[in-house]
Amino acid sequence: MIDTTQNLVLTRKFFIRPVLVVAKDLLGKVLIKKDGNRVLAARIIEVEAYDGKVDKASHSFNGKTKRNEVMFNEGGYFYVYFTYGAHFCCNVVTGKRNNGEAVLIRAVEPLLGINKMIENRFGRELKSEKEIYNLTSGPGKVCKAFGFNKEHSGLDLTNSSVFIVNQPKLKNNMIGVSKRIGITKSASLPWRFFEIGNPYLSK
DNA sequence: ATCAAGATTACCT
DNA sequence: GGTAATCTTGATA
Repeated sequence: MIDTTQNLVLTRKFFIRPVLVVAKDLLGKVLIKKDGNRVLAARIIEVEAYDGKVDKASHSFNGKTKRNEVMFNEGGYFYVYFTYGAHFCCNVVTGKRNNGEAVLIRAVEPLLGINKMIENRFGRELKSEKEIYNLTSGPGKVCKAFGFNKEHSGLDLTNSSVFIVNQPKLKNNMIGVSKRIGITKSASLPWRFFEIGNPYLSK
């Protein structure tokens, strides 16, 4: 069973490392959101790294703005942004202050509070068994299921109701690497990491 | 003040 | 597999 107490919460030290290292290490860890008594929890299974220094696709590449300022915090903060007029995407800031690095959470495997996630996402029951694989299989979907929005941007993941608990590292042969999805700049960088074979991956 | 682009999704064929 | 929907942000004037 997942320990949702603070005992195994990832600390600042975990996040203040290079973004590519943190991105890979986040696979298999469990993202938690506590709303009073309610707990939402899901395993992180797909991420992408964004590095403001060399990566033209990163929001932070052209320097700090009001929108992206959270990305310039030190590692361990939560960066949520709005895009395409409809969706939120959530990121974990990494590295040292002013680096402008973050890891986008692209897909998760639901563990706890699944009924609440279904309600948040669809506002109805599942239509079929396999629709569960469409619940959190994309960055916008993850935020919808968890109820993440602008309000959550800037939260400190080491000291708030949103946090990540430690789990054993995935074996290297379980980690897939590919180009990132849906970007046009710096598109060839192989900075997407995912758990091979997991049915909850984005399509 | 105006404009174009975007780290996506859902729905249609 | 293609595409419309939708609106915030940042850049330019």
